[in-house]
Amino acid sequence: MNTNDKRERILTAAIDLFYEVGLDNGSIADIAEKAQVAKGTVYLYFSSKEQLIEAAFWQCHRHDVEACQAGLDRIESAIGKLERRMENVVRWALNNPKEIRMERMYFSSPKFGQGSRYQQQFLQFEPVDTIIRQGIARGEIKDLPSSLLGEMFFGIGAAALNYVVDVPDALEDENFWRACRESVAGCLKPL
Amino acid sequence: MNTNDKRERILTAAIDLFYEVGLDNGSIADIAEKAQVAKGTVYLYFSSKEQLIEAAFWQCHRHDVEACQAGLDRIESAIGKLERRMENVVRWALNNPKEIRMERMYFSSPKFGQGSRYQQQFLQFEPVDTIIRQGIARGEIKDLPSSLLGEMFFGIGAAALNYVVDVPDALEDENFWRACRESVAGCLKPL
DNA sequence: AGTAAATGACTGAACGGTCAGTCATTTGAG
DNA sequence: CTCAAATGACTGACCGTTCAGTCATTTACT
Repeated sequence: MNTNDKRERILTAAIDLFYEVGLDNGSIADIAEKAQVAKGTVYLYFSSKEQLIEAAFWQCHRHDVEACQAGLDRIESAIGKLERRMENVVRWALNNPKEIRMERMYFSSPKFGQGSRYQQQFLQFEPVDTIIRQGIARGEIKDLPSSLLGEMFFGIGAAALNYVVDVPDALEDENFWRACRESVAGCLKPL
Repeated sequence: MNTNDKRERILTAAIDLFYEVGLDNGSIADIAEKAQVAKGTVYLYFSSKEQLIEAAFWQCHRHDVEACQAGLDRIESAIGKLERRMENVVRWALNNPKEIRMERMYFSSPKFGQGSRYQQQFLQFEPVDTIIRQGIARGEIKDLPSSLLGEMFFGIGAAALNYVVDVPDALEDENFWRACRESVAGCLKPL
């Protein structure tokens, strides 16, 4: 059992617990117990509860964004890339509800800066922004601020995700995927 | 100062405080102070902190949905109604950031049942569902589950809202509104 | 190889502080 | 005066954080 193993276990336990009771109700004692570690050990790896929450968020966000990138570079068109990215996020989220909830809770809480979403260092924005800008340059995507189109794209993704949580069978339903693709295209393609 | 006045002030103070510190970090003592009321008084109107949080959420949600309905009945087409509803929510949200945050925090927290979003008694779903079903019946909207299309519609709304928080000037920008309308149409209209 | 010394990861009891909820008392309207 | 509404001091539970002590492992010396 090396050092990284414990850090990992604490993070996992935290994400588990936060999923069940929310960001602020999970106590360090409970997290330590879940991680099979002493309370004090938590403070060897994280300087405060606040920092542990942050670390848990960033771990989830990193995993999420990583999973979303799968296979994108093998696709040529911008719209195609975005359609694929959407499929990635939906499939990943359904298998990782705890991490998604962690992201959403942190996102909507005042812990996260009031400032500009798009300009904040979220990992998700940059890659999508690049794809959209390329699409605009090639005339594949309408010429509007890429931050606006990016938000629309993420909005549709979140919506699709909300839907499959209720209707998991949608993953096998070609109509669902068609609706996703048509929505992305409908928002982004020039008229 | 009648009874309802105090209840109202407590709710408002709670929403204020939760905006600043999150759902679980606002203490009853702070809420009471903000409302210029004694701590004990809070418990005359709400049986527990949990119940106060719930009441605050529902108040915000009711206000939100009410504001979104403005002017809808004077519009004929389903798409037109939805475009107008989107404009309503964006304008309202920008003027009521505290209530929007309250909704989002409650929404993403485990306090809210894990169950089906769409089937839960959110007030927002039913009216939009009705509009979408009518649109489908008239051939104005593509024939897919209205719950899926409803999610897409709400997703675009949330996205537009996220954007205007960063770029409030967008409210005066015809391009922004055009993008909103085109996105709604792009998601919902039959090909 | 054998062993004593040094290390530092880990533990969990203890502390100071906070907070939800209670209830005996006060206030004030009729 | 009467009594319902309002108050705020109080309580007991809980929680984040600290830190003195433990012990398995590594180092270094003979």
